[in-house]
Amino acid sequence: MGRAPCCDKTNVKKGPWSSEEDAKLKEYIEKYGTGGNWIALPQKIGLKRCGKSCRLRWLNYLRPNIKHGGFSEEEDNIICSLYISIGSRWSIIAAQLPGRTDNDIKNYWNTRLKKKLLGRRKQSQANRLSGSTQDQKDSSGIETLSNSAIERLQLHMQLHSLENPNFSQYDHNPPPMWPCKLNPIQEKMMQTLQLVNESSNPLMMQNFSPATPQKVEYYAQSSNPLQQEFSSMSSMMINGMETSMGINIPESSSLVLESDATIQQPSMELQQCWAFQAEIDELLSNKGATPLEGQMSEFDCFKDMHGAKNSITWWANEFEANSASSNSWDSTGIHDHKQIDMKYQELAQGH
DNA sequence: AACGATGTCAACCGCAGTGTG
DNA sequence: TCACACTGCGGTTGACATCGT
Repeated sequence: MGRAPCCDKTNVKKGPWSSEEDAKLKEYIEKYGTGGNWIALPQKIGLKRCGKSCRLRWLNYLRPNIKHGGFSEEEDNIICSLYISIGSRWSIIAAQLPGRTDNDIKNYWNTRLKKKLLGRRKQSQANRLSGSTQDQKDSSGIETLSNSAIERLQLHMQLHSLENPNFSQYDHNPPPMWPCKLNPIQEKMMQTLQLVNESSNPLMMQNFSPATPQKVEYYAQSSNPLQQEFSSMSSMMINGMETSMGINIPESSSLVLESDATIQQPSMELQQCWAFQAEIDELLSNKGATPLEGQMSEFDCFKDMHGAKNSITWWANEFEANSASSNSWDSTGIHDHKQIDMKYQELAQGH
């Protein structure tokens, strides 16, 4: 037996909203608010709509101060930085962009931003991969991972290979890239990860050294989304670097933090992952090495990003500024660091 | 001008989380 | 503690617009 439907589907109108419906909904909510009950709202107004549909219409279209289209470069930058850092948490990203809805940002990312970054790259990647065997491709396991994680990895790797087109020459001895800076979300994730380790399973804390691929596997099977995410990214980084970038990582290696590991003493592989992020920040801030000619145009949209400011401090400052002054309407958005912190604490606690 | 391909975006769907009795 | 109602979120769909041939 399934869950009861939220409304009588047979007696509910679907599809585009008429201006009359919009006017009714807007007028009522401006007068009386939602009354804390979206489900009952359409009956009160006399709309043949599902309560969820009313909510969506209000949040994404009718509420005051909504901006549509015309994303600025700064907004692009924020979206990209946050997407790379936290993935498709559109509501969190939207909370940092006053007047933007999660739906808008999601659409914008899926239809434009992502293509700008990944679109033409696919062809060149395909060309490169054509040199390797199908078995190698299949064994990467990439197709089993979430699209979001794949895209984020591709962004990492793409930007990395732009800066180091002959990366494979490093082979077993990649150049030292530590220390690098972490953005606040990454720092939070690493701190939280330690909390996860400490709180989720006592067995995991007993013998954390050496870190093993089994732990990555353990995380993959975990119900904790943060652990799953970390597992995905770990596997992706290892497989991705091996298969696409021509470097080999010993089987015994893992990206899992060891119990006594600190932010100051991560593994080489972990350092590389963080270094990727640092490189992205450098590229976004236009301080990195000049990409190859002909590839530049792919990133024209980002070359002047206001990440020109030191992106890390920018990121932190911007976060604070937006938190303090955000006029974004939302009863659901996350407005400040504390709430971000809480969000990650929730993740860490496996809620 | 016609038609298919592609892009855009509003809206829907289903699931997970939360509140409440 | 449990069941149910409701909310919020992210992924997906489909209608419409635009572009290319």
